[in-house]
Amino acid sequence: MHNHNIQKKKPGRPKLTNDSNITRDQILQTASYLFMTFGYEGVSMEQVADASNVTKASVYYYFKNKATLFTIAVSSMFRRIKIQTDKLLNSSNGLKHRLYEVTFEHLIRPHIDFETLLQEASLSLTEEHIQEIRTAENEVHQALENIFKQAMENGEIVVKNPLLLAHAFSTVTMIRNKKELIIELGGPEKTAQALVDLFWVGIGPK
Amino acid sequence: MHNHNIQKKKPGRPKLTNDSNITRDQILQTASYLFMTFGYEGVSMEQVADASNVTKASVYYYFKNKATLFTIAVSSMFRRIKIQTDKLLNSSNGLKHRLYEVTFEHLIRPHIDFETLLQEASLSLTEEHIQEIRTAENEVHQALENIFKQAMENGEIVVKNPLLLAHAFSTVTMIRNKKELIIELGGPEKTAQALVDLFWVGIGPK
Amino acid sequence: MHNHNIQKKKPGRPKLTNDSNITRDQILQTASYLFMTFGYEGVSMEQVADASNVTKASVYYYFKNKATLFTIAVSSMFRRIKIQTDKLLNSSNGLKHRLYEVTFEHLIRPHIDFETLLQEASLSLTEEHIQEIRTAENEVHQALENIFKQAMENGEIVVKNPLLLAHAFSTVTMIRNKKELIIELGGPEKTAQALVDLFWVGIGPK
Amino acid sequence: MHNHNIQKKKPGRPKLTNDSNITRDQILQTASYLFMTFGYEGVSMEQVADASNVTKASVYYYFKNKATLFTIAVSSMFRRIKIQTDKLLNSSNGLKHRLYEVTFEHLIRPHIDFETLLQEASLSLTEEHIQEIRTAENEVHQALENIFKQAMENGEIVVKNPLLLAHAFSTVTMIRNKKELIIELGGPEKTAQALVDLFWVGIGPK
DNA sequence: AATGAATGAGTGTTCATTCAT
DNA sequence: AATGAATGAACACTCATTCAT
Repeated sequence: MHNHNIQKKKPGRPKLTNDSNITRDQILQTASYLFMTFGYEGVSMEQVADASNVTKASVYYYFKNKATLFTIAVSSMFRRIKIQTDKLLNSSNGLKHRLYEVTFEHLIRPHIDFETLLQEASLSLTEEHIQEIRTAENEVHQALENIFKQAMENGEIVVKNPLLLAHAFSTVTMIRNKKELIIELGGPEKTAQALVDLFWVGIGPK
Repeated sequence: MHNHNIQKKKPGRPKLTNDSNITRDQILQTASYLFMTFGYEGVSMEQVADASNVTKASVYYYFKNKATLFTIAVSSMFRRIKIQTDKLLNSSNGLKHRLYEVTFEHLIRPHIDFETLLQEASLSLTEEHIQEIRTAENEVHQALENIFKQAMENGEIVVKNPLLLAHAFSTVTMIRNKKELIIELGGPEKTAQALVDLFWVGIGPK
Repeated sequence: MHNHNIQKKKPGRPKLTNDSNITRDQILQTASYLFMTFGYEGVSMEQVADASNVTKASVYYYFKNKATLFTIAVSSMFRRIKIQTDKLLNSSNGLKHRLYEVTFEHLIRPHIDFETLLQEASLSLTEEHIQEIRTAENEVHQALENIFKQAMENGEIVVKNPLLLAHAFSTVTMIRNKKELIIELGGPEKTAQALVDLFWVGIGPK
Repeated sequence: MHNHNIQKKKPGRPKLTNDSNITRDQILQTASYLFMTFGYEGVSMEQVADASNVTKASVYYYFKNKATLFTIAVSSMFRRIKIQTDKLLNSSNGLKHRLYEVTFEHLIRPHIDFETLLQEASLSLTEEHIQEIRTAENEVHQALENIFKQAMENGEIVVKNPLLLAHAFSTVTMIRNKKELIIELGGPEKTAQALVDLFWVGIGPK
């Protein structure tokens, strides 16, 4: 630790960057939850700060502006979802059961339609912001698509267009917002079951 | 609702009041379009006024506040949709074709997820506002449910839960927001076709 | 005043535009004083509002933003100065006395170097704003130039470059800021006198 | 000022403290340039830090606050100017040529009216800060005054009030801000020439 | 019926400043 | 000596709402 040390010790307080920047992560977690719950305009920077137990100025210390915070928050959320979805791909269960699990997870987690959210936010986002989010979002869809492709190869399902299927499936799980419907159908488990069944057999006469 | 009194034409010169509904209707039409495009917080009363070619104060002359304007605008929009959907019920085409038509119409009309919109707006709405909107929305779902019930009785489709089906169906058509997907699939006609097919045969092995 | 009246009476509250919009004028007067005293960044919109006895939002009702308020305020100030300067042109006094009067007026009115002010503000102004201000400013210089030209034709003065003279003269009167110097010289009257003398005879040996 | 102790080299290894004045001097140099270019409020501590290649906190390590930084920066700038002006006093050229040189130097160096700058900053400065700056500024004026006095004694010029002359002269060189005028007059050399001429012969009839 | 004027409360953002390291 | 983290106070600007006309 003396001056003889060859590794140049950087002056000043060391950064927290690498292992864990707790405050920054806390803000991101809070922000993504709030944005997914109340929309872009529906969430103020002060709300994010309060819910993160920091001051508004601290949020700005870590994120240049609201659009940037939004972009990073939802992108990292997508990355978490992608990882979770990838795990399913390697699970040993049959596809139908795995679909049930994805559906169930979606139903119990409260958030809003992402396309709608993005459309609202896009008034304030730059083209780069949108591209960054789209990239993260696509990774999730590709993960889903992979599950479907794998199932096709296994002969588990018959499908013409796996990409459309991935989108349709992730859209349908949006039904989660309709709390009353879920209650009427007997809770999220039964609703998830019924949705997957619907997807599985279709509605046409056999 | 007020324009339906076809009978009982009042004697004498009609009041100007009737004409002025033109302004009111103009505002409503404009408002519902804007709200469905940019969300609740994304639309200001000034935008509504400007797009309606009136002043902000005029909007307040007809509607007590933003929440009320929103409630009336989306409710009357739902009523228009319900009427359109009801027409389908009486159409002589097969169900599959009628579903295609509904899907296609949704795909080309630009608007955002209604549940998401309502969730965002609900921060500013009273319980009564929400109830009024839900009532109007349910009428649309019931109209869809009726179509499915009729098809079940005709033996056209096999379905366990027509209510879930109605929701799932109206949710899936939300895919409309994903412009790029639609382009990739070859335009709205083909996308609509593929979606209905997916719904019709399901994905499970036969 | 009945509907039969051919002149279409405009609906709503009549505008105050033409004869006198008191509030707007009050804000402009206040703003130009504050800007000339404390600079662009040194004056907040709230200060302008408070000093004008209106709310901040009212200032924004009349002026789109701070840059616009600044532009209009200083431009209209220049227009007032130009009018005053033009009056001098037609005065019957000799040039030297008229210069004394201009100088004296400048010395007692407190404000800062306009070029400096503009340079500071220019970070926030658009090119159009700057052009508008320059135009108004030039009118003042031209009015001064005219005085000098007239004097040249009368043989009152000998000058090579009336434009430079106009600028130099209006710049020198900036000495007004140096309160202590003015006091040391025996007040604004004597200072004005000394300044004009300096300009008149120059410093070179005769 | 601190680098002038050429004599008395201390024995042993010199303290790092001496070297570090490089950082401090760098900040001062940067700060005075920025303040003279963008005004007091127009420059943020972060800008100063960035332009000096240090962090904001480092600026605070050397200077208690913005007002202090400003005071020291402009005072040391005045001291540099005074030294430069003193050199002129001992130059062998005639006064007219020396005035031309001063004027030319001013015209090409970009900065704003100091009185205006000080007036803007004075809202944030203590009385002591202002006094300190005034003292440094006065030294410059006295240096100019000395040049004029010397010229009077030599019979080069005829002047009633050398102090006013010093102020008037340093004020007139402010014309530098008017870039367009300078261009119109054929560049800084010709403008400087014309200005000195104007001062030299005055405008009155001979 | 319709409008110009006016405002209070809030929003995104910046900035000078402090402090532990 | 130098820095990353954090903050309170202010600022420009917006917006839903009210009111006299």
